[in-house]
Amino acid sequence: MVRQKKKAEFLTEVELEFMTRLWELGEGTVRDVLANLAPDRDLAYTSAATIMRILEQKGFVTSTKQGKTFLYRALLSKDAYQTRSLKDLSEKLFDNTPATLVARLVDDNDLSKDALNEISELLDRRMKNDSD
Amino acid sequence: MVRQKKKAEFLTEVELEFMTRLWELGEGTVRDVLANLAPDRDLAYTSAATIMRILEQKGFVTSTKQGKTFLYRALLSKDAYQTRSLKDLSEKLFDNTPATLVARLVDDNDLSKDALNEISELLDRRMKNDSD
DNA sequence: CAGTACATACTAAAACTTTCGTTTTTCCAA
DNA sequence: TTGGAAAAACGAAAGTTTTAGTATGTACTG
Repeated sequence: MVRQKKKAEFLTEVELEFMTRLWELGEGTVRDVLANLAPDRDLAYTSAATIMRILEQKGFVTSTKQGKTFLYRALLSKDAYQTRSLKDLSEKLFDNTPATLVARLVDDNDLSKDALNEISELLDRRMKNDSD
Repeated sequence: MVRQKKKAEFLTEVELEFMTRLWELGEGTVRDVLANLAPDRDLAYTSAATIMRILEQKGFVTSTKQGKTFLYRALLSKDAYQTRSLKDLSEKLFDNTPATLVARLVDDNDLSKDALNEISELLDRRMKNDSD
């Protein structure tokens, strides 16, 4: 029986870095993921392998043996993790009021007009669907 | 000369918990902050004092001696930290596309119609101002 | 003036994160 | 079949976070 180390909810900094690559790749070996890190990211192979092992222990990814190497696949989707992270941020820092969150996003971040339009249209679509 | 321990960008879990209380209070002593934590949060006074000291070392708060105790005040505003956190999340998890972030927020989180309206109106106002 | 109550300073320990070296396993080719 | 290369497993080391105990200082009270 493989022991699940913890019930970690969130990815650490480095774990997110690795998961991001895996989400891009769909699936990949340690070497695949390592190769797709930022060019100036100089990490030993064993370090990368350790991170992947931890990700698996924590239940974020799964692996299947492919010849002599393991092929990793994300168990947690990027969408789901985005949702989870947003919910957490909203709770912890925005008193659970998403409007404030959007306000802060729109106010400060020098968003392009296009981005604003995109968001606006998205909201319109959503509100229309809700009333169906 | 007070040594600034690091240039920490972000608050740890516990630090955020404490900063949230301080933002609510405006200012307060260690005991004030401790008293305003969640009721089931049973933390020793010395632990709370340590957290406050660390927050000051990291430059998130400042203190002034008030009689025999220190009165703490936030140096980093909640608004500013909200902005900072959102920008970070947007970069790290949403490929710097805020529209995706809002989409995820609106899609999953079972937002009330009121919340959606509020966000929508906020956007309209913002877009109108931008074109002035 | 001594003692108590409360505040801060110092220290440390346990848990977790990040990195990587060493050892063990595995597969393929000569 | 066996030797070597590549991968996985193990775990150590260094740094951070979280928690709290102990030591020390200080002001008020009797």
